[in-house]
Amino acid sequence: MKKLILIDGNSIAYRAFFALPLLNNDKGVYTNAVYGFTTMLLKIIQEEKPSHMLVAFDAGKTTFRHKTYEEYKGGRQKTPPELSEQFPLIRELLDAFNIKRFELDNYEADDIIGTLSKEAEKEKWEVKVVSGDKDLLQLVSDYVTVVLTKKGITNVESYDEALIDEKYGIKPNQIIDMKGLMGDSSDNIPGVPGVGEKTALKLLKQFGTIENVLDSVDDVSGKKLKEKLIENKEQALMSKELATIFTEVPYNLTLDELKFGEYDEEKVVSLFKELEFKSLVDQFDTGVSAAEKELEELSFDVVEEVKEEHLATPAAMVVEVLDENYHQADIAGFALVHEKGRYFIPTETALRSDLFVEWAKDETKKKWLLDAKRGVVVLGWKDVLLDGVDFDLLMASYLLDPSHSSHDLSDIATRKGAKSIQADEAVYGKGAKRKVPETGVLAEHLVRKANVIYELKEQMEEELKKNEQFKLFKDLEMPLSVVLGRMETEGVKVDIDQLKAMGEDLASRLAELEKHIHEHAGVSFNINSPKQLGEVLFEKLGLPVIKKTKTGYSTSADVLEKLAEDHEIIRHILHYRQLGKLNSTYIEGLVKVTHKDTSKIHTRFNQALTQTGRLSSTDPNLQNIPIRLEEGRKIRKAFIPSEEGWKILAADYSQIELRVLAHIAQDEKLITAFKEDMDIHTKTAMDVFHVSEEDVTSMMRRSAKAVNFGIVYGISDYGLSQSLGITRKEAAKFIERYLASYPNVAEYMERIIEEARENGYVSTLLNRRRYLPELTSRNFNQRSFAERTAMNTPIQGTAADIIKKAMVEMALRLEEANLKSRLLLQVHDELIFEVPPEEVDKMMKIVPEVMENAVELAVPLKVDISAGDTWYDAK
DNA sequence: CCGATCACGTA
DNA sequence: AACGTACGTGATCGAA
Repeated sequence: MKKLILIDGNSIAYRAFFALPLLNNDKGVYTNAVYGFTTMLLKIIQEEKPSHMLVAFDAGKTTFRHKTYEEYKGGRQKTPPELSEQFPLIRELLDAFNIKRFELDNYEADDIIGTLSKEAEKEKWEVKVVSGDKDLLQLVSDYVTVVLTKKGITNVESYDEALIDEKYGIKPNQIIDMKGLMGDSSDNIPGVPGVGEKTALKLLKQFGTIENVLDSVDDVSGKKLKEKLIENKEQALMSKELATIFTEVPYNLTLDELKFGEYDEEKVVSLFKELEFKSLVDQFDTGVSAAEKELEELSFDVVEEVKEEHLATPAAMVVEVLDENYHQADIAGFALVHEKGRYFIPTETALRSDLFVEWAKDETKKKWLLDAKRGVVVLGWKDVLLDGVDFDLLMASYLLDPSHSSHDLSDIATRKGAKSIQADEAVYGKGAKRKVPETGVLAEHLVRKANVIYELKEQMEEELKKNEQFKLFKDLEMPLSVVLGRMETEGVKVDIDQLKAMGEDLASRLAELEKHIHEHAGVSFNINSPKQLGEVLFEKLGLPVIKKTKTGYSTSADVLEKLAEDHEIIRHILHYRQLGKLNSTYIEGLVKVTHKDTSKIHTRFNQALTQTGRLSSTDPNLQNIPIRLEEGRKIRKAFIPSEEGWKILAADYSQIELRVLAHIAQDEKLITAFKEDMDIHTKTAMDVFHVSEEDVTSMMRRSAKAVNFGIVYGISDYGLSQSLGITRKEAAKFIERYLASYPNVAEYMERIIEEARENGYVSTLLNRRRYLPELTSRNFNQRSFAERTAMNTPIQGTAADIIKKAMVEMALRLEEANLKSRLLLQVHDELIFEVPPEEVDKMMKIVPEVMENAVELAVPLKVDISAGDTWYDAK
């Protein structure tokens, strides 16, 4: 027997929205209604196992009922935008499930449902109507059941004729009479004033219909009621009409078209992932589809000896390394997929084959990878200089949307609708349990990965082109990954003995400080534990609590500084913290990762992580080596050239972010200031405080500097007040004066937010993108954050674009000029090289030239450069 | 053996 | 009501 489920889409979405807290995914898109809708849908499918389904939605604002009664549904709250924005997602969800959805101008979802339920009834189908609206009870019949939500979303009650009789003592077709009499405030149906459910039901039991009531109004008991009925006769009849579901909606569907059955599980899972419905993803991923995935066959060969035929190009290539840190790591195996076939090549087979090695090194043989830098570095350690990398799926995915937290191949595959594959974690295990699986499993997994890369290349490039990001991808990020790979492999030489000596010095000073602190406190405790420290300071010593964290007292440096006058112990704690940080993070940390034989450190630059386009550095992080305080700065003395007599050369952009701001905002005053190479903070102070250069005090300059920082970060009065230690009001006044002095900057800030709201994203000079869905959030904090991000990202991102371009250009120049100098590190706005003595003069010219001319802006770019025997001395 | 939290280093 | 942008690492703590 056929079973049709008709769902009132709007009603269920509303119910779900109000029943659940406002969830959102990591992009800030609200998803609670979608989630509730989904659980409801899944429950229905599971329990009812329908053969046919349809979800009806209300179409426009006005319906035929408004002709009868203009005020119909008047006074209703506007749909909250947090809900409106979820309707497209619900539609997407239904499409993924291959469930028909329907809406029609001039009619409500009720009418569509009514019409189709009558239609199905004629065919003797079993019909279930799902809604939160009691009006629909009028459709109940021998064939039609109405399922109403009770509480929450999945708590429901099924109404058949018997239950309606039990609850109301009337027949389904009398529901409209009931509504006519009592009205419905949510639809703004007036009914008869003074008549509620009780009276309405009493009347209907006696008379059957409104018409009969009115005809026999004399028989109605109660004088008042009688008067009301007579007085509101027309209104009662009209109310009944409004409550009556119209069952002859013109529709162009056949019942057969509502068939429900097969749908694309991968599409569903992919959508769930996007929405971050983790529990549902698990339910689906490990359930049916995973089993089916296993069955989907993919043929491939295991190569025993590499031959020409295995090396056709272009080829998708997998160089598998299980360690997250790929330096000097073992290769688990290779996979190649190209026109001629799919191959797994065991590591030894590949590396001992001259044919393979030559092919890898051949620039003209095009290779497509996921994470090209990883491949380049890993093979580099085996003295195989991988070349001809023509496509990097990781970079493509990152550029298209940097916000995705994972650019794991299985995630990309799911997002982009490619053949799904198992996640690495599922194949290899995680954490301590991670290991190379048996060869058969490994081979198949690698081939599948290569296959997905092969499958996605064209599509990803198309998407990049559509976004006008192809040049950024191909001419900047791809070449940069090779440059970075070389930097990582080269590594930075460290004077390990010096590090250790500094460590010993620190250790003894720390022991001394610890003793003092314990004496002052009167107890021995772990100073490194904020919890214990808090107890000592705020309970035992009774110092005033300045700030709390969600777990207890805050003992952060800015809090402690405020307490410095109150107790001698504070000074010691701050000093202990400072030295402790240096010792554990920078001495012990660096010693741990310095290679025994070479005394070199090989960081990894993550090129596909930050939301702004900057690089990051891990294992170790060489982008946060101390410099501000002399004590910490000395760490840099341990960073030395890798060859005798060479120098370390450091070149940094001066005020690159403010220059970028001047360019983007096209602010004449700022542009002129930079053209004249003025001290920008002094200049800002002059403009904000309306004084001449001589009259700028150091206090004024300090304030101006903080405002300039604030502007770049996306200013807020609160943030500025914190950094300057002034009130919010004063900070707000500062900002106001700044923006008045630089009207184009003010205009930029407004424009960029406006633009971002319209486009959904902001862009940098070289078309890097960042999506900001939270800009429309109703949550003040989320929205404010998105607004600051919209202001900051084009600035920080453009600065990142510029230095990346300089790096690629610099690598080219070094090669062309046959120089031995090597680029070692990048720290956001500076480049660190090691340089043989005879090249120092040349490099002092070339580096600034390349960096300053990386792009052409409305302002000049300025680079400061210096050389020394260590990183410390290159200042 | 992990994940969360705090604190703190850089641009 | 709670907040300046972008990161990574180490220590602690409480749970698996």
